[in-house]
Amino acid sequence: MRLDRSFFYRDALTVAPDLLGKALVRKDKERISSHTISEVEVYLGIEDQASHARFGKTARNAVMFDQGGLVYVYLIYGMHWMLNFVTGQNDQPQAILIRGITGFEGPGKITRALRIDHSFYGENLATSERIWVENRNLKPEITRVPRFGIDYAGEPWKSMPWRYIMAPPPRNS
DNA sequence: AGCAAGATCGGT
DNA sequence: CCGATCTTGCTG
Repeated sequence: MRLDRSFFYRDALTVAPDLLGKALVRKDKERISSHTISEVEVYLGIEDQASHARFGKTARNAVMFDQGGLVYVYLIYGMHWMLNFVTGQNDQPQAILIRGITGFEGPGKITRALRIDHSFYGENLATSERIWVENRNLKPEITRVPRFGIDYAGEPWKSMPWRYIMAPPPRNS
């Protein structure tokens, strides 16, 4: 069943591992697709020098300062839409980048495959008719590693283990 | 007003 | 390794 908004009210570092194994559901003209979330990355607060919130509240990142449960999308390199979920409380800018779902490894590939663009900015995951997250009762093994492609942030931010990866499925032997 | 850089991807 | 492609936030 669909996750309600309170799931996203919690701190991003709590929500991120909890998102792994859940299903990202997209409904597009009566066609529904569902993919397991396999990799996410946390952007936490105004101090995080890797986060868009580091410049304070701007037109682009405003939704990050809202309560959890909303979608934050933005365009990178002029061509790829990045899908994020806002978490935490009001005026506590946090976002979780969806980096991988089963079948599509990479944030740009996800939005291209699911046809997600700027029109999803601010979409409410608890009430939307076209995107939401469902519980799948999986308890995946989780690995934490540093975030990818944010060397510009410097220490300690570029070393924080805020990238959460679902461990590869157990092998039969 | 102008500019450099970017939470990326795909092809050489 | 490099180019695509354009928004953003900073500088002047």
